Amino acid sequence: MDHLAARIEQWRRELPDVDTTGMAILGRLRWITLQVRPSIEAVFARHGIDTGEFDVLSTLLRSGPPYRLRPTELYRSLMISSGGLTARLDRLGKRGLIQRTDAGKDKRSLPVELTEEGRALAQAAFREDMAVERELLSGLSEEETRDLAERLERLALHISTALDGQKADDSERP
Amino acid sequence: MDHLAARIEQWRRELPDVDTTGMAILGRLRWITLQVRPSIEAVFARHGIDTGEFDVLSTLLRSGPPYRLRPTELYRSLMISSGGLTARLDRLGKRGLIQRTDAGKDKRSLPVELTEEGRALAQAAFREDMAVERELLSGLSEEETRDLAERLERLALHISTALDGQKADDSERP
DNA sequence: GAAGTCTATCTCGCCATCGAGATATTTCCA
DNA sequence: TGGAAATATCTCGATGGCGAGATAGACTTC
Repeated sequence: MDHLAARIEQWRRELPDVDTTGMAILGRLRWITLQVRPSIEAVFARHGIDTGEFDVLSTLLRSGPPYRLRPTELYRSLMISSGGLTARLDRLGKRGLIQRTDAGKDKRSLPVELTEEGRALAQAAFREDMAVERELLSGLSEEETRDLAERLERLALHISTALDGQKADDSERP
Repeated sequence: MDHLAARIEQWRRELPDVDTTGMAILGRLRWITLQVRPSIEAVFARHGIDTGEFDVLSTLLRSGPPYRLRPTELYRSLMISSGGLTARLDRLGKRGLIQRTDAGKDKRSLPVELTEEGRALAQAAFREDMAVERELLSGLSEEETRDLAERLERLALHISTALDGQKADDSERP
């Protein structure tokens, strides 16, 4: 019995009529995410950055050459506020991991680009992160892993659809 | 193809030799958790509290009568710092949702107890939260739901074990 | 039974993020 | 063309959480 099963049982005793399917699925996702976080943060800390900063670097890295994106693309992709992104960029700039390049015709925008040092750090940190996560998942068989990933993908798609529906509802509500 | 599948594909292009199983599983858990958060926060906001404050109330509520716990039990269960808990308790106390009761022989400890108003609010918010989460999961069949919950429980147990192993390793390193 | 150690909780300074507003630039039309 | 509206980004005040240190009380051992 895992942590959430115990919690669900407590709720069954306190409020027996409530359907706790949400905890059984989404609650477990939250809980596992929280549990795993410190191990992953430790990887980035060894490289002198935090998870949020790594997210910026890794988004730039996986965008491929020339490893350059506009701030708007970054904060939307990272699901943070524009103000939050500005602060992250300042920190990463001071450390020499990114640079701002005035590269476009649209002068409202000042794209962000990985420096060579930033690219190397992001690559190394990503490899270590993936190794740590792989290790946390050891114990699952190849088949279990594939199967779980597939089910989670379906769940992600369901959720996306459900949330799109909600947004549509909201915007119809004047 | 979900959001993470696209991301994994980007990584395959940029660093083809890295095993991205971690993203396929844990990355998806993180992503779904993030996506779903605003809908749930909205529930609590309607009751004038935030998610962190609800976590305190709900932990007290599901502990059952007399809905009383010591601060240490709370911050451990909530996985936050003791300082962070003190702040939450101050806020909840000012709103009259909890009260501190000097109830034990151990005078270092000042237990926290739900007020009647706090209990009612926590119950209502929990019911709404579960309804919202259930709605987000609509579209999954009964069988899919049961099956996914079961697989996630196994994953949670795996992760617990793996993390316990890590902690043991750390403490052996002098 | 008193010194030393452990435990429970709070205080306080620090930091990351949010989000509303400010600024600069571009686009859309009349 | 001359604004009006939209867009991209930054600034700045407020907030929540962290975590080291402080404090008070409880336990242990000789």
